[in-house]
Amino acid sequence: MPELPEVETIARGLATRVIGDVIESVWLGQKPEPLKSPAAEIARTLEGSRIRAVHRMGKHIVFDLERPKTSKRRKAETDDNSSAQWIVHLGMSGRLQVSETNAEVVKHTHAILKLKSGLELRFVDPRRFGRLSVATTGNFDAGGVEPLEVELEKFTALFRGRKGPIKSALLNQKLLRGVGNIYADESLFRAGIRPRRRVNTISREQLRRLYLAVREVLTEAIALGGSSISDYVDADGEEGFFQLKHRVYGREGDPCLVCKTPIKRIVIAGRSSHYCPKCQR
DNA sequence: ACTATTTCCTGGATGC
DNA sequence: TGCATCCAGGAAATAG
Repeated sequence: MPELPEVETIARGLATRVIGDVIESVWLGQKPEPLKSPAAEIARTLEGSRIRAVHRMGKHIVFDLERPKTSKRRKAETDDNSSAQWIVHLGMSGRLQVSETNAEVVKHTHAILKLKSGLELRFVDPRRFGRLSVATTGNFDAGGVEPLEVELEKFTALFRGRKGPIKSALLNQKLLRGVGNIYADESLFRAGIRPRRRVNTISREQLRRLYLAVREVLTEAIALGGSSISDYVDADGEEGFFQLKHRVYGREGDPCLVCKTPIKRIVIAGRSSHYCPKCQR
């Protein structure tokens, strides 16, 4: 469930702790590993690299790496070869923890990076929906556009020619990246649009409201450190507080905060979707 | 070219 | 108390 605001919070927290540090060695867990790249390639790319930056792209955490200079002679234009990226997708239950070496290695730890500072960066993921990969080219592209960067015109264009429910389109990472189930529901509530509404029946004005709602919800959620439901905590082990601001998500049967009508829950594309039948049309 | 459905996975909650 | 069943969800794969 980490979505854009939670991933942003985690990436910021990690940045303050590991930027400038050097990855000395990498341990990757046993057989069914949550890896997208081959284990050997991940280890080879990470080991010896310096962490230059940590940022978020959609729901991915991206570590920009500077690979060690080889002692061998290199061609003139090898600048590109010195950069690479480590990409972490937390899935549902993934966590990245900065730990002391002597800290207990908890169950479901799938990767441990030993850093030069003496700290360890550990990837823990009970449900194993998370994924680790490397981009040796250093130009990873998550696809889709950033909701907080895209302009209204481009946002509107994303939905052109689509017929499915607006909720499904919002969750489609190839269109908009970073919005997940919670923020899709919260955005649709603020925009006054039912999750099942077909994209091609939504007016230009309503799309503009949706655009503003998505940005508003994500911005507020980032400011509050994300939503802590189930066991989400950020890189410092701190909980977020946006769950206290949820107006529909997880509020099935509770009165709408605007009109007191009980919030409904339906299933769209296998996802529970919450909305107010009176405020949203 | 889209859209809908299924699959992966485990811990916590619920039911009998 | 104990055991079975259900549910949560992102994204990839599969099917239509």
